[in-house]
Amino acid sequence: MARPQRIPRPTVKRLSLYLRELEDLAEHQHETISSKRLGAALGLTDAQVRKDLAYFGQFGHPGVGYRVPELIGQLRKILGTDRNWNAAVVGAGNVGRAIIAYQRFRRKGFDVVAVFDDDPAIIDREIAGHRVRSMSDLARLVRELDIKIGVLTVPAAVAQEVTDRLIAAGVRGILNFAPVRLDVHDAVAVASVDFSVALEQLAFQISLGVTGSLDEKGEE
Amino acid sequence: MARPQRIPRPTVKRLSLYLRELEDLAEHQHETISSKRLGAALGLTDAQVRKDLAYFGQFGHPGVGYRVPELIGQLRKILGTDRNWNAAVVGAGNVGRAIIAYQRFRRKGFDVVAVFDDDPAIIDREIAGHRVRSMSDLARLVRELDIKIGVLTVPAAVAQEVTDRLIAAGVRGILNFAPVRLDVHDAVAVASVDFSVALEQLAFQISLGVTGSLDEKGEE
DNA sequence: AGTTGTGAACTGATTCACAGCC
DNA sequence: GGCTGTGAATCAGTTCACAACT
Repeated sequence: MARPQRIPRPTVKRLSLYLRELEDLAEHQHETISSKRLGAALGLTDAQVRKDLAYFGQFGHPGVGYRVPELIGQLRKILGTDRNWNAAVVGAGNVGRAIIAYQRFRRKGFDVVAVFDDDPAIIDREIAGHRVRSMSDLARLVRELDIKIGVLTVPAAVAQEVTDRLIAAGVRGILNFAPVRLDVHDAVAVASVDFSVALEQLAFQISLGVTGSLDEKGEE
Repeated sequence: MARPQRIPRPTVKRLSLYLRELEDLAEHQHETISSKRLGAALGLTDAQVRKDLAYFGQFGHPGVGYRVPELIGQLRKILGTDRNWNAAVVGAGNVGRAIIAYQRFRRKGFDVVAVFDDDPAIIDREIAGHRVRSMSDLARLVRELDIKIGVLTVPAAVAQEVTDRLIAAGVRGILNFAPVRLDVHDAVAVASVDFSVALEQLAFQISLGVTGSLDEKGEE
């Protein structure tokens, strides 16, 4: 089970895109797919696809391509979405509500099991089937409910403070929607989504005259 | 005003992060900042910061650093957020509502001037001060209201079709929240935000044992 | 002293091209 | 015929290191 090699960061991002495309193919009963066609669907070369996948093992079948259901299984295992994670949403504003209602999260194995906010006006109210909890219950509930992921949908000004509390309570990863860089010690993982950054990328491309899209080829 | 050089894609992403940090510094009345301190705040080297900025001109002052308000102005100009863009939100579901209410968009110069949906149950209803319009009015309103940006918050299955309609109506850029790759001819810019991809990046880091964050150093 | 801007060196990522397999 | 996996070659991005400036 040794995996001695360093994985390029852009590769990890593309794995998600491969999986998304493969799940689509599976729905349309495609049994196999070649690196060439998979790459074309995502704007990548065939060599790129093969190299990315080869970091993790030999999943392909010469002369045939990759078997879709098999590769889906492998990618889920690699990405860690073959198991379930309990998650807490902190911040029941507009973005928080959207996340709670986002069906795709559950399908990826993320179960929102608690929602927190510090606004007395909404504590104990129900949002999309979840009773909003007080921040003072955070540490206790993270432990009791075995919450491993914190989804941060709070204002930027309090994001770091809430992060520290989540980590102290035992969370292993933070999905950050606040427009700030979070300082965490490196036993905790962070992934950030910043709408404004995306918007500025778009504005830049448009102002530029637009030649290629900065879309999801390496980024998103 | 010639700008002959090719800009690395990671550089453009970092410009947004510089701007975010600088706006924060400006609020705390910092007059100047060195590449070293700016880099440290974002987990980057000083050389990286200087090289990124130097692609666009000579904004620094040897012995002093960068003057914060001056650099903010330059970055806004470079990113194209020094002017205003009219935007339409297509899809008035949870994500669409969150976007409509997101104050930061307006501050970046993006004005949501129309909201569209195809659900008769919500057409003509008000959402956060916007009357929801029928999809059949899309082409006409894009022209009449001079809408340049389409924000796609529709289900994946119809994302490409809606994109085609937006482009046909004259939109110059698409901010895509649907988990699909959009095919567009290259006079139109696309930037994508995919929550599931972010979630999978997080899961991967956690499963890995976690050594460094894949955060926003080059990724977001 | 402190700091920028930039060519040169280096590191990392992508593409090429082909042996080996179906 | 088609296709994968992978070393070698190329391309892109980052860091180094230092002259020039305040």
